[in-house]
Amino acid sequence: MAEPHDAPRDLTRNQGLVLGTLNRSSAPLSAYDILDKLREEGLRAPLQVYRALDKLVERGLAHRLESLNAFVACADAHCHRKGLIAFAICERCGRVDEFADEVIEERLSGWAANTGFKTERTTMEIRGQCAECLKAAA
Amino acid sequence: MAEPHDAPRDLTRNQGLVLGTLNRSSAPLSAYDILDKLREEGLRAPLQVYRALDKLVERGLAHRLESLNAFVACADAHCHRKGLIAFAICERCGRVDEFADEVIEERLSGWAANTGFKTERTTMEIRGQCAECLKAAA
DNA sequence: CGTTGCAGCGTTATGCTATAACGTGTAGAG
DNA sequence: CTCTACACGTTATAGCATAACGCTGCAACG
Repeated sequence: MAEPHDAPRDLTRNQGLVLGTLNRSSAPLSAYDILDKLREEGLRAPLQVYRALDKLVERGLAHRLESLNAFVACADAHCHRKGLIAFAICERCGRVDEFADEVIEERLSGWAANTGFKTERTTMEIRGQCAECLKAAA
Repeated sequence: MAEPHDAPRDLTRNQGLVLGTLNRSSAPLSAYDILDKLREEGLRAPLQVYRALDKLVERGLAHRLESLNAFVACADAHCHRKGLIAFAICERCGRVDEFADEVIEERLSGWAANTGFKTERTTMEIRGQCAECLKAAA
């Protein structure tokens, strides 16, 4: 059975294990969740996971969800997503939708230009309930 | 010396102390930072601070910055700010600017309407460097 | 070849952030 | 008065993240 999408070939063993775990999960995972799933593979310490996550996030293969202190694999198979990414997080099923919006990006960079702020990183996270969970709850 | 802005009169002692501490700070504070500043006032346990913060955030008198695990007082003196708030956080001096943008709000609610997502809470945080720090570094 | 530099690895220890679970005190509603 | 709701105080614990150490393997270079 194939992964949701192929991983780059130049990942280290730990990075590959961590990314694989994220890809197999339908919900965000904390570093400790990941560690627990990888004990069989020989991982023992949080740092092993955090180091791998740092690299994956740096390369855009995974994202950190600040409001959850958790991580997801990037939804874009080839990870060419540029610019601002917004996340919609369902608090019921844990599902995360990733989307980009150029208008929002323009507004933010406009604000930054006006105030002389130099943006380095932006996080945008919407919490709520996804359509499916709303239907199921009805 | 007056507070940056008057606090509502119906806060409990702990809530007032915590809000006062946030108001006096020019940068976000973690719950433990606040606790340390309030030991003289008799506070001893994190929970005392967290409980006060919960209420303050609930009432919009303070905000939680997810990407810092820290808190700031609301910048709006009378806290009537509605809707989405974006935060621009300077990583150099710690200063936080609060702003609202209706266009962004419309785009997000548009996305939510299209996908059937029911938004409950949105966090938007921009990290970078403020104009003053950029000037100082030049 | 040797060695130098870098990146990742593994381990232990520690620090920071947040909440569970318990009981107490007090003010307002009925 | 008594019931309810809410805040409080305390102890203990859970959950998230990094510091600091030393080692290994590999590629670049003289």
